[in-house]
Amino acid sequence: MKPSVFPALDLPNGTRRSGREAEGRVINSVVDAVNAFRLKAGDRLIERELSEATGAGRMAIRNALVRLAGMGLVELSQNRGALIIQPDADEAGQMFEARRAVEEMALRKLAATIDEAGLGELRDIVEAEDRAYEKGRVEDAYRLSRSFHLAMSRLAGNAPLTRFLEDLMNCQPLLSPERVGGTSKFHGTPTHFATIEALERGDGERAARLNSGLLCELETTMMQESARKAEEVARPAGKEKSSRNRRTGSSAQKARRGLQSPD
Amino acid sequence: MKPSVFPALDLPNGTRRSGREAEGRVINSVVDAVNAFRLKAGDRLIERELSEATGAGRMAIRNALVRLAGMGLVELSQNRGALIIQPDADEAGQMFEARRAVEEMALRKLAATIDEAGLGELRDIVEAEDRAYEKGRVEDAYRLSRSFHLAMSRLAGNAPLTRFLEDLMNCQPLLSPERVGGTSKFHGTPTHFATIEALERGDGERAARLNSGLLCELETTMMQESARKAEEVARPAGKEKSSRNRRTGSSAQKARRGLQSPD
DNA sequence: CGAAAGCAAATTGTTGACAATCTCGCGGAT
DNA sequence: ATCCGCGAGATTGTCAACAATTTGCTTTCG
Repeated sequence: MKPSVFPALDLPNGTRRSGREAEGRVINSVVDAVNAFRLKAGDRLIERELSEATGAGRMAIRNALVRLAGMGLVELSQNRGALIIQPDADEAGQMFEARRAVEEMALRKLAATIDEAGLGELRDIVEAEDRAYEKGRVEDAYRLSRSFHLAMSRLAGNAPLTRFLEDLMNCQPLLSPERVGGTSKFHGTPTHFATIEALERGDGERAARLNSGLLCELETTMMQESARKAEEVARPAGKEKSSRNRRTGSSAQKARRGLQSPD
Repeated sequence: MKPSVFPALDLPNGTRRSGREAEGRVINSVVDAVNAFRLKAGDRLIERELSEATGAGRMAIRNALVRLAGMGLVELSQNRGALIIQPDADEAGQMFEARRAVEEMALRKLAATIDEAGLGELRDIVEAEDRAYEKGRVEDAYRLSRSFHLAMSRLAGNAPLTRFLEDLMNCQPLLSPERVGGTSKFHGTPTHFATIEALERGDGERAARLNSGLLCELETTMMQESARKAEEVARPAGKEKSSRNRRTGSSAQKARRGLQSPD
Protein backbone atom coordinates (compact mmCIF):
# COMPACT_ATOMS: atom_id res chain seq x y z
CA MET A 1 0.00 0.00 0.00
CA LYS A 2 1.55 3.23 -1.08
CA PRO A 3 1.62 6.18 1.28
CA SER A 4 -0.31 9.20 0.13
CA VAL A 5 0.72 12.82 0.14
CA PHE A 6 -2.67 13.64 1.51
CA PRO A 7 -3.85 12.94 5.02
CA ALA A 8 -6.12 9.96 5.51
CA LEU A 9 -9.30 12.02 5.53
CA ASP A 10 -11.76 9.20 6.19
CA LEU A 11 -15.01 10.33 4.76
CA PRO A 12 -17.96 10.70 7.08
CA ASN A 13 -20.62 8.32 5.82
CA GLY A 14 -22.83 10.95 4.23
CA THR A 15 -20.09 12.82 2.38
CA ARG A 16 -20.94 13.59 -1.19
CA ARG A 17 -18.65 12.57 -3.98
CA SER A 18 -19.24 15.70 -5.96
CA GLY A 19 -20.73 19.15 -5.87
CA ARG A 20 -19.33 22.38 -4.64
CA GLU A 21 -18.50 20.84 -1.30
CA ALA A 22 -16.31 18.12 -2.78
CA GLU A 23 -14.56 20.68 -4.97
CA GLY A 24 -13.63 22.68 -1.89
CA ARG A 25 -12.37 19.55 -0.18
CA VAL A 26 -9.99 18.88 -3.06
CA ILE A 27 -8.74 22.44 -3.09
CA ASN A 28 -8.12 22.35 0.65
CA SER A 29 -6.29 19.05 0.41
CA VAL A 30 -3.89 20.43 -2.15
CA VAL A 31 -3.38 23.74 -0.38
CA ASP A 32 -2.79 21.99 2.94
CA ALA A 33 -0.37 19.53 1.37
CA VAL A 34 1.62 22.42 -0.12
CA ASN A 35 1.65 24.32 3.15
CA ALA A 36 2.82 21.22 4.99
CA PHE A 37 5.56 20.62 2.41
CA ARG A 38 4.07 17.28 1.44
CA LEU A 39 3.74 18.59 -2.09
CA LYS A 40 6.74 20.30 -3.69
CA ALA A 41 7.28 22.48 -6.74
CA GLY A 42 6.94 20.43 -9.90
CA ASP A 43 4.96 17.58 -8.38
CA ARG A 44 2.23 16.12 -10.54
CA LEU A 45 -1.36 16.05 -9.39
CA ILE A 46 -2.95 12.90 -10.72
CA GLU A 47 -6.72 12.75 -10.91
CA ARG A 48 -6.97 9.19 -9.64
CA GLU A 49 -4.82 9.92 -6.58
CA LEU A 50 -6.80 13.03 -5.74
CA SER A 51 -9.97 11.03 -6.16
CA GLU A 52 -8.82 8.29 -3.80
CA ALA A 53 -7.53 10.77 -1.23
CA THR A 54 -10.52 13.06 -1.09
CA GLY A 55 -13.33 10.78 -2.21
CA ALA A 56 -14.37 13.30 -4.80
CA GLY A 57 -15.62 12.44 -8.26
CA ARG A 58 -13.67 13.28 -11.37
CA MET A 59 -15.84 16.27 -12.21
CA ALA A 60 -15.21 17.87 -8.83
CA ILE A 61 -11.50 17.22 -9.17
CA ARG A 62 -11.24 18.74 -12.61
CA ASN A 63 -13.09 21.83 -11.46
CA ALA A 64 -10.82 22.06 -8.45
CA LEU A 65 -7.75 21.88 -10.67
CA VAL A 66 -9.05 24.66 -12.89
CA ARG A 67 -9.62 26.80 -9.83
CA LEU A 68 -6.21 25.98 -8.40
CA ALA A 69 -4.74 27.07 -11.71
CA GLY A 70 -6.67 30.33 -11.39
CA MET A 71 -5.19 30.76 -7.92
CA GLY A 72 -1.77 30.43 -9.50
CA LEU A 73 -0.82 27.39 -7.44
CA VAL A 74 -0.84 24.82 -10.22
CA GLU A 75 -0.13 24.92 -13.90
CA LEU A 76 -2.29 23.01 -16.37
CA SER A 77 -0.81 21.65 -19.55
CA GLN A 78 -2.81 19.97 -22.28
CA ASN A 79 -2.95 16.17 -22.02
CA ARG A 80 -0.31 16.25 -19.32
CA GLY A 81 -2.34 17.15 -16.31
CA ALA A 82 -1.61 19.51 -13.48
CA LEU A 83 1.75 20.36 -11.95
CA ILE A 84 2.50 22.36 -8.86
CA ILE A 85 4.12 25.54 -10.16
CA GLN A 86 7.90 25.89 -10.11
CA PRO A 87 8.65 29.57 -9.61
CA ASP A 88 12.18 30.56 -10.55
CA ALA A 89 14.11 33.19 -8.61
CA ASP A 90 12.64 36.03 -10.65
CA GLU A 91 9.04 34.90 -10.20
CA ALA A 92 9.65 34.36 -6.51
CA GLY A 93 10.93 37.91 -6.21
CA GLN A 94 7.81 39.21 -7.94
CA MET A 95 5.60 37.35 -5.51
CA PHE A 96 7.38 38.86 -2.54
CA GLU A 97 7.15 42.27 -4.13
CA ALA A 98 3.43 41.79 -4.64
CA ARG A 99 3.02 40.73 -1.03
CA ARG A 100 4.83 43.83 0.15
CA ALA A 101 2.63 46.05 -2.00
CA VAL A 102 -0.58 44.49 -0.71
CA GLU A 103 0.41 44.42 2.94
CA GLU A 104 1.83 47.95 2.89
CA MET A 105 -1.47 49.24 1.61
CA ALA A 106 -3.38 47.22 4.19
CA LEU A 107 -1.27 48.44 7.11
CA ARG A 108 -1.45 52.10 6.13
CA LYS A 109 -5.21 51.84 5.96
CA LEU A 110 -5.49 49.69 9.04
CA ALA A 111 -3.64 52.13 11.29
CA ALA A 112 -6.39 54.66 10.70
CA THR A 113 -9.35 52.35 11.09
CA ILE A 114 -8.50 49.52 13.49
CA ASP A 115 -10.46 49.26 16.73
CA GLU A 116 -9.73 47.54 20.03
CA ALA A 117 -11.38 44.31 18.89
CA GLY A 118 -9.12 44.14 15.86
CA LEU A 119 -6.02 44.83 17.92
CA GLY A 120 -7.09 42.11 20.33
CA GLU A 121 -7.48 39.62 17.53
CA LEU A 122 -4.01 40.37 16.20
CA ARG A 123 -2.46 40.19 19.67
CA ASP A 124 -4.10 36.81 20.32
CA ILE A 125 -2.68 35.40 17.11
CA VAL A 126 0.86 36.64 17.70
CA GLU A 127 0.85 35.49 21.32
CA ALA A 128 -0.20 32.03 20.19
CA GLU A 129 2.49 32.19 17.52
CA ASP A 130 5.09 33.10 20.13
CA ARG A 131 4.07 30.22 22.40
CA ALA A 132 4.18 27.83 19.46
CA TYR A 133 7.72 28.95 18.61
CA GLU A 134 8.92 28.52 22.18
CA LYS A 135 7.51 25.03 22.36
CA GLY A 136 9.11 24.17 19.06
CA ARG A 137 5.80 23.57 17.31
CA VAL A 138 6.97 24.93 13.97
CA GLU A 139 3.94 23.67 12.10
CA ASP A 140 1.59 25.66 14.32
CA ALA A 141 3.87 28.70 14.35
CA TYR A 142 3.95 28.72 10.59
CA ARG A 143 0.19 28.51 10.38
CA LEU A 144 -0.27 31.27 12.92
CA SER A 145 2.17 33.59 11.21
CA ARG A 146 0.17 33.09 8.07
CA SER A 147 -3.01 33.85 9.99
CA PHE A 148 -1.50 37.04 11.30
CA HIS A 149 -0.64 38.50 7.93
CA LEU A 150 -3.97 37.42 6.53
CA ALA A 151 -5.87 38.89 9.48
CA MET A 152 -4.17 42.25 8.96
CA SER A 153 -5.37 42.32 5.40
CA ARG A 154 -8.84 41.15 6.30
CA LEU A 155 -9.21 43.75 9.05
CA ALA A 156 -8.21 46.41 6.56
CA GLY A 157 -11.45 45.56 4.82
CA ASN A 158 -10.44 44.94 1.24
CA ALA A 159 -11.75 41.59 0.04
CA PRO A 160 -10.11 41.46 -3.40
CA LEU A 161 -6.69 42.32 -1.99
CA THR A 162 -7.12 39.80 0.80
CA ARG A 163 -8.03 37.05 -1.64
CA PHE A 164 -5.01 37.94 -3.74
CA LEU A 165 -2.77 37.87 -0.68
CA GLU A 166 -4.15 34.48 0.22
CA ASP A 167 -3.23 33.15 -3.21
CA LEU A 168 0.26 34.60 -2.90
CA MET A 169 0.76 33.07 0.53
CA ASN A 170 -0.33 29.67 -0.72
CA CYS A 171 2.54 29.82 -3.20
CA GLN A 172 5.06 30.80 -0.55
CA PRO A 173 6.11 27.26 0.46
CA LEU A 174 7.14 26.68 -3.16
CA LEU A 175 9.61 29.53 -3.26
CA SER A 176 12.23 27.78 -1.22
CA PRO A 177 13.21 24.11 -1.13
CA GLU A 178 12.51 23.77 2.55
CA ARG A 179 10.58 25.39 5.33
CA VAL A 180 11.89 28.75 6.48
CA GLY A 181 10.39 30.52 9.41
CA GLY A 182 10.10 27.68 11.84
CA THR A 183 13.80 27.24 12.21
CA SER A 184 16.01 29.14 14.59
CA LYS A 185 17.20 31.18 11.63
CA PHE A 186 14.04 33.15 11.28
CA HIS A 187 11.71 34.37 13.95
CA GLY A 188 9.00 36.84 13.07
CA THR A 189 7.12 37.40 16.32
CA PRO A 190 9.18 40.33 17.65
CA THR A 191 8.45 42.27 14.49
CA HIS A 192 4.82 41.20 14.61
CA PHE A 193 4.51 42.59 18.14
CA ALA A 194 6.18 45.83 17.07
CA THR A 195 3.84 46.12 14.12
CA ILE A 196 0.83 45.81 16.41
CA GLU A 197 2.25 48.51 18.66
CA ALA A 198 2.68 50.81 15.68
CA LEU A 199 -0.90 50.16 14.62
CA GLU A 200 -2.03 50.91 18.16
CA ARG A 201 -0.38 54.33 17.95
CA GLY A 202 -1.93 54.93 14.55
CA ASP A 203 1.50 55.01 12.96
CA GLY A 204 0.70 53.31 9.69
CA GLU A 205 3.96 54.30 8.06
CA ARG A 206 6.01 52.59 10.72
CA ALA A 207 3.79 49.50 10.68
CA ALA A 208 4.16 49.26 6.92
CA ARG A 209 7.93 49.73 7.14
CA LEU A 210 8.32 47.09 9.83
CA ASN A 211 6.29 44.60 7.88
CA SER A 212 8.02 45.24 4.57
CA GLY A 213 11.36 44.90 6.32
CA LEU A 214 10.29 41.55 7.72
CA LEU A 215 9.19 40.35 4.31
CA CYS A 216 12.50 41.46 2.81
CA GLU A 217 14.38 39.55 5.47
CA LEU A 218 12.26 36.52 4.81
CA GLU A 219 12.87 36.82 1.09
CA THR A 220 16.62 37.09 1.57
CA THR A 221 16.67 34.08 3.87
CA MET A 222 14.64 32.00 1.46
CA MET A 223 16.74 32.98 -1.52
CA GLN A 224 19.91 32.03 0.32
CA GLU A 225 18.30 28.76 1.24
CA SER A 226 17.42 28.16 -2.40
CA ALA A 227 20.91 29.04 -3.57
CA ARG A 228 22.50 26.75 -1.01
CA LYS A 229 20.27 23.88 -2.03
CA ALA A 230 20.85 24.48 -5.71
CA GLU A 231 24.60 24.36 -5.17
CA GLU A 232 24.30 21.13 -3.21
CA VAL A 233 22.35 19.54 -6.01
CA ALA A 234 24.68 20.85 -8.70
CA ARG A 235 27.83 19.56 -6.97
CA PRO A 236 27.43 15.77 -7.42
CA ALA A 237 25.82 15.86 -10.87
CA GLY A 238 26.93 18.94 -12.73
CA LYS A 239 25.68 18.06 -16.18
CA GLU A 240 22.28 19.76 -16.17
CA LYS A 241 22.09 22.61 -18.64
CA SER A 242 19.53 24.55 -16.63
CA SER A 243 17.53 24.07 -13.48
CA ARG A 244 14.42 24.64 -15.56
CA ASN A 245 15.04 21.42 -17.42
CA ARG A 246 13.32 19.44 -14.74
CA ARG A 247 10.09 20.65 -16.24
CA THR A 248 10.54 18.34 -19.20
CA GLY A 249 12.51 15.75 -17.28
CA SER A 250 11.00 12.33 -16.96
CA SER A 251 11.88 10.30 -13.91
CA ALA A 252 12.49 13.39 -11.77
CA GLN A 253 8.76 14.03 -11.86
CA LYS A 254 8.25 10.77 -10.06
CA ALA A 255 9.90 12.16 -6.94
CA ARG A 256 6.70 12.50 -4.99
CA ARG A 257 5.31 11.01 -1.76
CA GLY A 258 6.65 13.55 0.69
CA LEU A 259 10.24 12.33 0.62
CA GLN A 260 12.34 13.36 -2.31
CA SER A 261 14.39 10.60 -3.88
CA PRO A 262 17.04 12.23 -6.07
CA ASP A 263 18.57 9.76 -8.50
CA MET B 1 -34.46 35.31 -34.36
CA LYS B 2 -33.21 36.63 -31.10
CA PRO B 3 -30.29 39.01 -30.99
CA SER B 4 -27.31 37.75 -29.06
CA VAL B 5 -25.18 39.57 -26.55
CA PHE B 6 -22.16 38.15 -28.24
CA PRO B 7 -20.81 39.23 -31.62
CA ALA B 8 -21.45 36.99 -34.59
CA LEU B 9 -18.02 35.36 -34.43
CA ASP B 10 -18.26 33.19 -37.50
CA LEU B 11 -16.03 30.26 -36.87
CA PRO B 12 -13.32 29.43 -39.36
CA ASN B 13 -14.01 25.95 -40.71
CA GLY B 14 -11.40 24.13 -38.68
CA THR B 15 -12.29 25.64 -35.31
CA ARG B 16 -12.40 23.13 -32.51
CA ARG B 17 -15.39 22.73 -30.26
CA SER B 18 -13.30 21.98 -27.20
CA GLY B 19 -9.84 22.15 -25.76
CA ARG B 20 -7.89 24.97 -24.26
CA GLU B 21 -8.42 27.08 -27.34
CA ALA B 22 -12.21 26.94 -27.16
CA GLU B 23 -12.07 27.71 -23.44
CA GLY B 24 -10.12 30.87 -24.18
CA ARG B 25 -12.61 31.83 -26.86
CA VAL B 26 -15.46 31.63 -24.35
CA ILE B 27 -13.57 33.65 -21.77
CA ASN B 28 -12.75 36.32 -24.33
CA SER B 29 -16.35 36.50 -25.49
CA VAL B 30 -17.59 37.14 -21.97
CA VAL B 31 -14.85 39.61 -21.10
CA ASP B 32 -15.39 41.50 -24.35
CA ALA B 33 -19.15 41.56 -23.84
CA VAL B 34 -18.67 43.02 -20.36
CA ASN B 35 -16.19 45.61 -21.58
CA ALA B 36 -18.55 46.61 -24.36
CA PHE B 37 -21.45 46.88 -21.90
CA ARG B 38 -23.41 44.19 -23.70
CA LEU B 39 -23.40 42.19 -20.46
CA LYS B 40 -24.43 43.96 -17.26
CA ALA B 41 -24.16 43.18 -13.58
CA GLY B 42 -26.52 40.38 -12.63
CA ASP B 43 -26.96 38.95 -16.11
CA ARG B 44 -27.17 35.20 -16.37
CA LEU B 45 -24.73 33.25 -18.50
CA ILE B 46 -26.54 30.28 -19.96
CA GLU B 47 -24.49 27.37 -21.21
CA ARG B 48 -26.56 26.83 -24.34
CA GLU B 49 -26.30 30.48 -25.37
CA LEU B 50 -22.56 30.52 -24.81
CA SER B 51 -22.27 27.34 -26.78
CA GLU B 52 -24.20 28.75 -29.74
CA ALA B 53 -22.30 32.03 -29.66
CA THR B 54 -18.80 30.65 -29.43
CA GLY B 55 -19.17 27.24 -30.97
CA ALA B 56 -17.58 25.66 -27.94
CA GLY B 57 -18.62 22.38 -26.35
CA ARG B 58 -20.13 22.16 -22.91
CA MET B 59 -16.92 21.07 -21.28
CA ALA B 60 -15.02 24.08 -22.58
CA ILE B 61 -17.82 26.33 -21.42
CA ARG B 62 -17.97 24.91 -17.93
CA ASN B 63 -14.21 25.23 -17.57
CA ALA B 64 -14.41 28.79 -18.82
CA LEU B 65 -17.08 29.62 -16.26
CA VAL B 66 -14.99 28.20 -13.44
CA ARG B 67 -12.06 30.31 -14.58
CA LEU B 68 -14.20 33.41 -14.93
CA ALA B 69 -15.35 32.81 -11.38
CA GLY B 70 -11.74 32.61 -10.31
CA MET B 71 -11.11 35.91 -12.04
CA GLY B 72 -13.90 37.36 -9.93
CA LEU B 73 -16.00 38.36 -12.91
CA VAL B 74 -18.83 35.87 -12.45
CA GLU B 75 -20.39 34.18 -9.50
CA LEU B 76 -21.36 30.51 -9.60
CA SER B 77 -24.30 29.22 -7.62
CA GLN B 78 -25.24 25.59 -7.35
CA ASN B 79 -27.86 24.45 -9.86
CA ARG B 80 -28.47 28.02 -10.87
CA GLY B 81 -25.62 28.68 -13.18
CA ALA B 82 -23.37 31.67 -13.55
CA LEU B 83 -24.21 35.32 -12.98
CA ILE B 84 -22.14 38.38 -13.75
CA ILE B 85 -21.18 39.76 -10.35
CA GLN B 86 -23.12 42.68 -8.87
CA PRO B 87 -20.67 44.70 -6.80
CA ASP B 88 -22.33 47.05 -4.33
CA ALA B 89 -20.87 50.46 -3.53
CA ASP B 90 -18.59 49.05 -0.85
CA GLU B 91 -17.18 46.32 -3.05
CA ALA B 92 -16.70 48.80 -5.86
CA GLY B 93 -14.71 51.05 -3.53
CA GLN B 94 -12.51 48.13 -2.54
CA MET B 95 -11.77 47.36 -6.16
CA PHE B 96 -10.71 50.94 -6.81
CA GLU B 97 -8.57 50.88 -3.70
CA ALA B 98 -6.93 47.68 -4.87
CA ARG B 99 -6.27 49.22 -8.26
CA ARG B 100 -4.62 52.23 -6.65
CA ALA B 101 -2.42 50.01 -4.50
CA VAL B 102 -1.26 47.94 -7.45
CA GLU B 103 -0.67 50.84 -9.81
CA GLU B 104 1.09 52.95 -7.18
CA MET B 105 3.55 50.17 -6.60
CA ALA B 106 4.04 49.67 -10.32
CA LEU B 107 4.69 53.36 -11.00
CA ARG B 108 7.17 53.79 -8.17
CA LYS B 109 9.13 50.82 -9.48
CA LEU B 110 8.74 51.81 -13.09
CA ALA B 111 10.21 55.28 -12.61
CA ALA B 112 13.50 53.70 -11.60
CA THR B 113 13.65 51.04 -14.26
CA ILE B 114 11.88 52.20 -17.41
CA ASP B 115 13.91 52.63 -20.58
CA GLU B 116 13.33 54.62 -23.76
CA ALA B 117 11.53 51.71 -25.42
CA GLY B 118 9.06 51.50 -22.56
CA LEU B 119 8.45 55.24 -22.59
CA GLY B 120 7.87 55.05 -26.33
CA GLU B 121 5.34 52.28 -25.92
CA LEU B 122 3.41 54.28 -23.35
CA ARG B 123 3.54 57.44 -25.44
CA ASP B 124 2.22 55.58 -28.48
CA ILE B 125 -0.73 54.26 -26.53
CA VAL B 126 -1.70 57.61 -25.03
CA GLU B 127 -1.32 59.41 -28.33
CA ALA B 128 -3.64 56.89 -29.95
CA GLU B 129 -6.01 57.31 -27.00
CA ASP B 130 -5.98 61.07 -27.48
CA ARG B 131 -6.72 60.78 -31.18
CA ALA B 132 -9.56 58.37 -30.46
CA TYR B 133 -11.09 60.81 -27.99
CA GLU B 134 -10.89 63.68 -30.42
CA LYS B 135 -12.57 61.66 -33.13
CA GLY B 136 -15.25 60.58 -30.71
CA ARG B 137 -14.37 56.91 -30.91
CA VAL B 138 -15.17 56.20 -27.27
CA GLU B 139 -14.96 52.45 -27.68
CA ASP B 140 -11.37 52.69 -28.90
CA ALA B 141 -10.46 55.32 -26.33
CA TYR B 142 -11.75 53.12 -23.55
CA ARG B 143 -9.76 50.16 -24.80
CA LEU B 144 -6.60 52.23 -25.16
CA SER B 145 -6.90 53.71 -21.70
CA ARG B 146 -7.14 50.20 -20.39
CA SER B 147 -4.08 49.25 -22.41
CA PHE B 148 -2.17 52.16 -20.95
CA HIS B 149 -2.73 51.21 -17.32
CA LEU B 150 -2.03 47.57 -18.09
CA ALA B 151 1.14 48.42 -19.98
CA MET B 152 2.46 50.41 -17.02
CA SER B 153 2.01 47.39 -14.81
CA ARG B 154 3.49 45.02 -17.33
CA LEU B 155 6.54 47.23 -17.88
CA ALA B 156 7.08 47.29 -14.14
CA GLY B 157 7.77 43.60 -14.48
CA ASN B 158 5.51 42.00 -11.91
CA ALA B 159 3.41 39.28 -13.50
CA PRO B 160 1.19 38.38 -10.51
CA LEU B 161 0.29 42.01 -9.89
CA THR B 162 -0.38 42.58 -13.57
CA ARG B 163 -2.68 39.57 -13.75
CA PHE B 164 -4.52 40.82 -10.68
CA LEU B 165 -4.85 44.28 -12.18
CA GLU B 166 -6.23 42.73 -15.34
CA ASP B 167 -8.92 40.95 -13.34
CA LEU B 168 -9.80 44.15 -11.52
CA MET B 169 -10.06 46.09 -14.74
CA ASN B 170 -12.35 43.48 -16.25
CA CYS B 171 -14.77 44.15 -13.39
CA GLN B 172 -14.63 47.89 -13.88
CA PRO B 173 -17.53 48.17 -16.36
CA LEU B 174 -19.76 46.57 -13.73
CA LEU B 175 -19.13 49.23 -11.11
CA SER B 176 -21.27 51.83 -12.77
CA PRO B 177 -24.51 51.43 -14.69
CA GLU B 178 -23.12 53.03 -17.79
CA ARG B 179 -19.88 53.81 -19.51
CA VAL B 180 -17.78 56.51 -17.89
CA GLY B 181 -14.60 57.73 -19.47
CA GLY B 182 -15.73 58.11 -23.04
CA THR B 183 -18.09 60.94 -22.30
CA SER B 184 -17.18 64.60 -22.13
CA LYS B 185 -17.31 64.33 -18.36
CA PHE B 186 -14.16 62.38 -17.99
CA HIS B 187 -10.97 62.64 -19.98
CA GLY B 188 -7.86 60.89 -18.77
CA THR B 189 -5.28 61.60 -21.43
CA PRO B 190 -3.86 64.84 -19.97
CA THR B 191 -3.08 63.00 -16.76
CA HIS B 192 -1.69 60.07 -18.71
CA PHE B 193 0.70 62.40 -20.52
CA ALA B 194 1.74 64.01 -17.25
CA THR B 195 2.35 60.58 -15.74
CA ILE B 196 4.65 59.65 -18.61
CA GLU B 197 6.57 62.90 -18.12
CA ALA B 198 7.02 62.14 -14.45
CA LEU B 199 8.27 58.66 -15.29
CA GLU B 200 10.68 60.20 -17.77
CA ARG B 201 12.17 62.36 -15.03
CA GLY B 202 12.37 59.36 -12.70
CA ASP B 203 9.88 60.96 -10.35
CA GLY B 204 7.99 57.86 -9.27
CA GLU B 205 6.25 59.60 -6.39
CA ARG B 206 4.70 62.18 -8.68
CA ALA B 207 3.71 59.55 -11.24
CA ALA B 208 2.04 57.50 -8.52
CA ARG B 209 0.26 60.54 -7.12
CA LEU B 210 -1.02 61.63 -10.53
CA ASN B 211 -2.32 58.17 -11.31
CA SER B 212 -3.97 57.66 -7.94
CA GLY B 213 -5.59 61.06 -8.28
CA LEU B 214 -6.96 60.08 -11.66
CA LEU B 215 -8.34 56.84 -10.27
CA CYS B 216 -9.98 58.72 -7.40
CA GLU B 217 -11.60 61.11 -9.84
CA LEU B 218 -12.81 58.20 -11.91
CA GLU B 219 -14.19 56.51 -8.83
CA THR B 220 -16.04 59.63 -7.74
CA THR B 221 -17.52 60.12 -11.19
CA MET B 222 -18.67 56.53 -11.38
CA MET B 223 -20.17 56.59 -7.90
CA GLN B 224 -22.12 59.72 -8.73
CA GLU B 225 -23.29 58.05 -11.91
CA SER B 226 -24.42 55.03 -9.91
CA ALA B 227 -26.23 57.16 -7.35
CA ARG B 228 -28.01 59.16 -10.03
CA LYS B 229 -29.13 55.99 -11.78
CA ALA B 230 -30.26 54.37 -8.55
CA GLU B 231 -32.37 57.39 -7.72
CA GLU B 232 -33.94 57.33 -11.16
CA VAL B 233 -34.87 53.70 -10.74
CA ALA B 234 -36.14 54.16 -7.19
CA ARG B 235 -38.42 57.05 -8.13
CA PRO B 236 -41.11 55.18 -10.10
CA ALA B 237 -41.09 51.98 -8.01
CA GLY B 238 -39.95 52.67 -4.48
CA LYS B 239 -40.91 49.42 -2.81
CA GLU B 240 -37.66 47.49 -2.98
CA LYS B 241 -36.20 46.83 0.45
CA SER B 242 -32.62 46.73 -0.76
CA SER B 243 -30.83 46.95 -4.04
CA ARG B 244 -29.27 43.59 -3.23
CA ASN B 245 -32.64 41.90 -3.47
CA ARG B 246 -32.37 41.66 -7.20
CA ARG B 247 -30.00 38.80 -6.63
CA THR B 248 -32.85 36.52 -5.62
CA GLY B 249 -35.37 38.22 -7.85
CA SER B 250 -36.91 36.18 -10.61
CA SER B 251 -38.12 38.02 -13.64
CA ALA B 252 -35.60 40.81 -13.23
CA GLN B 253 -32.89 38.28 -14.06
CA LYS B 254 -34.45 37.93 -17.46
CA ALA B 255 -33.43 41.45 -18.36
CA ARG B 256 -30.73 40.45 -20.79
CA ARG B 257 -29.99 40.99 -24.48
CA GLY B 258 -28.13 44.26 -24.20
CA LEU B 259 -31.19 46.38 -23.56
CA GLN B 260 -32.60 46.37 -20.11
CA SER B 261 -36.37 46.00 -19.86
CA PRO B 262 -37.45 47.13 -16.38
CA ASP B 263 -40.92 45.85 -15.53
C1' DC C 1 27.17 -0.37 -25.01
C1' DG C 2 24.18 3.37 -26.63
C1' DA C 3 20.41 5.06 -29.17
C1' DA C 4 16.28 4.92 -31.74
C1' DA C 5 11.89 2.71 -32.59
C1' DG C 6 7.85 0.62 -30.90
C1' DC C 7 4.60 -1.16 -27.72
C1' DA C 8 1.68 -1.37 -23.57
C1' DA C 9 -0.01 0.86 -19.58
C1' DA C 10 -1.44 4.91 -17.49
C1' DT C 11 -3.49 9.32 -17.74
C1' DT C 12 -6.14 12.94 -19.48
C1' DG C 13 -9.86 14.82 -22.74
C1' DT C 14 -14.53 14.42 -24.71
C1' DT C 15 -19.05 13.11 -25.51
C1' DG C 16 -23.80 11.88 -24.85
C1' DA C 17 -27.28 10.32 -21.99
C1' DC C 18 -29.51 10.67 -17.76
C1' DA C 19 -30.61 12.68 -13.09
C1' DA C 20 -31.45 16.54 -10.09
C1' DT C 21 -32.83 21.05 -9.56
C1' DC C 22 -34.76 25.34 -10.60
C1' DT C 23 -38.03 28.59 -13.16
C1' DC C 24 -42.33 30.26 -14.31
C1' DG C 25 -46.86 30.20 -15.92
C1' DC C 26 -51.41 28.05 -14.73
C1' DG C 27 -55.32 26.96 -12.05
C1' DG C 28 -57.81 26.51 -7.84
C1' DA C 29 -58.97 27.91 -3.19
C1' DT C 30 -59.74 31.40 0.23
C1' DA D 1 -58.22 39.87 -6.29
C1' DT D 2 -54.39 37.48 -4.12
C1' DC D 3 -51.91 33.75 -2.59
C1' DC D 4 -50.48 29.02 -2.72
C1' DG D 5 -49.40 24.70 -4.85
C1' DC D 6 -48.24 22.20 -8.98
C1' DG D 7 -46.41 20.62 -13.13
C1' DA D 8 -44.15 21.16 -17.66
C1' DG D 9 -40.16 23.05 -19.62
C1' DA D 10 -35.63 24.69 -19.18
C1' DT D 11 -31.19 24.49 -17.14
C1' DT D 12 -27.49 22.65 -14.67
C1' DG D 13 -25.00 18.54 -12.43
C1' DT D 14 -23.20 13.83 -12.76
C1' DC D 15 -21.61 9.72 -14.52
C1' DA D 16 -19.65 6.08 -17.26
C1' DA D 17 -17.80 4.78 -21.44
C1' DC D 18 -14.83 5.91 -25.13
C1' DA D 19 -11.07 8.45 -27.68
C1' DA D 20 -6.63 10.70 -27.81
C1' DT D 21 -2.37 11.57 -25.91
C1' DT D 22 1.55 10.86 -23.17
C1' DT D 23 4.88 8.02 -20.65
C1' DG D 24 8.09 4.58 -19.47
C1' DC D 25 9.88 0.33 -20.64
C1' DT D 26 11.42 -3.13 -23.80
C1' DT D 27 13.28 -4.53 -27.87
C1' DT D 28 16.12 -4.17 -31.62
C1' DC D 29 19.68 -2.45 -34.44
C1' DG D 30 24.05 -0.10 -35.31
